[in-house]
Amino acid sequence: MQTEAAFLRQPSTQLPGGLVPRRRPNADAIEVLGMAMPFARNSEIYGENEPAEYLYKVISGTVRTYKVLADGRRQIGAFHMPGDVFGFETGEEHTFSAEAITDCKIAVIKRTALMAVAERDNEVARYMLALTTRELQRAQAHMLLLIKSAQERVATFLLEMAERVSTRGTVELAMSRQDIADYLGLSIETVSRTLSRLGKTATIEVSSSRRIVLRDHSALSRLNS
Amino acid sequence: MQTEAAFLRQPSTQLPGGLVPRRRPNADAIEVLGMAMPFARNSEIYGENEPAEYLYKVISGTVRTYKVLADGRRQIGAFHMPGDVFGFETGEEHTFSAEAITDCKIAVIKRTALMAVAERDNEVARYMLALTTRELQRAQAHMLLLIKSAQERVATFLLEMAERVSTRGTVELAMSRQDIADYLGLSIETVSRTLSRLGKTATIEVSSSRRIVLRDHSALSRLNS
DNA sequence: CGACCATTTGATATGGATCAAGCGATGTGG
DNA sequence: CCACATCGCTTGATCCATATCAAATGGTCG
Repeated sequence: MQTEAAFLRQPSTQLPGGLVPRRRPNADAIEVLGMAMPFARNSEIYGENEPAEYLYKVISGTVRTYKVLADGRRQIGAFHMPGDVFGFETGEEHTFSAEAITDCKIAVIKRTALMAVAERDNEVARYMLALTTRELQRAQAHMLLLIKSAQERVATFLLEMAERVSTRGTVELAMSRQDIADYLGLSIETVSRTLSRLGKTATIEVSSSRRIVLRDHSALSRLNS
Repeated sequence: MQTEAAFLRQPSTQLPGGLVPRRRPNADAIEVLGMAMPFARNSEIYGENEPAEYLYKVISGTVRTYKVLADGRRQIGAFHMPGDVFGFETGEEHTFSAEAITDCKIAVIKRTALMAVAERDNEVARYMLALTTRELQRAQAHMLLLIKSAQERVATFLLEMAERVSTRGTVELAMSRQDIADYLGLSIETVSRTLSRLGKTATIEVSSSRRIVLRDHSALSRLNS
């Protein structure tokens, strides 16, 4: 049971409200349960409506979780990057599907095993709560995104990515324009045009389609609603 | 400490994944901590950025949680009705504001007190997790809502309300058209026109502006994306 | 009754979708 | 190693759903 707990070691970012569990003395020495499984680019990690047997932690690569509506529209709910835990967005069954955007290494743990630990180990239970709370906040922020204008959505997206993957203001995008469009609830053309326009106003520089330099961070922040 | 736990008695709906705590033998006999406080129509329950000191459970009435963007647009994140627990959508500070739509009675509990209980009582911790998970699912469903067409959004809204407050297909709406518009990310005029159109096609009947009869449930379901 | 507020309905404007074509990078087979 | 096919992206032209502006209607409460 200590092994499962180790899956949760080293949260990728600081959590609010003192919800980060105190590190137990020997936690760092414990092995992660479940190997880091490799997933190839574009392969499915899990599908909507599959039983939510496992939880996942990104070791390397980028993952998209998404849902396809009846008429084929796809909404991407989140991009997950190294350190992020995902797959616990639900009760019994996954309500979203997950795919590897790039080649990935993903640590996998049995949900039931973890819940069993949580039943005994309060620290684990509280950590699960913290993760879920953070995911809830992310979803709520995403909700707000979807009522903004195209420019605002793109600006918000760029700032979000900058926080997560930027090196001195340069953002390397793992995902295609189509992925971005489906994340932002826009068409691919609108995403492209908006990036071009931001380029023309020197707010950003589109070095290549996947490499974007944020030139005027504060202008983006102002656009961020 | 048993008193705080009682705040969580009787979840309003069934939870997935066996996450509902087993009822402890004497739980039903325990008093709810924190009086059922009255809130007048349109009064604030808490404000965005206030410290999230309390959790809330609706005893009677309807509550909206919302966020106002810089330019004044308002997005309503959720409507809360009797039995719903809200206010735990966040870490340290509320990210949304909450207001009473109608006169309300709301049970209030200190968050820190509850977290303290959760630290000892695993059942409570797991129940908190279940509540948060459900809220996450609600937020994700709301995300999907916001990429749909106006007709689909209104249909989804009506079906959602029907599940929560309908008496034999008749829905009594506690909220104004403006509230509905801000919940659905539409203008008030579009909401009104869409309801009128659904009325003309005999899918619903708008008895009065706040009373709507669902005539063709399956047509609505088909519109529900 | 009259004032006020919520709602509906109508006319027009517009942001982003859609349809369509061109372009550049990457990879493949001859 | 080059010609060509493919794929992802950009750019242009047009269309349409919904927003916005405006006015009429209806319902509620003093």
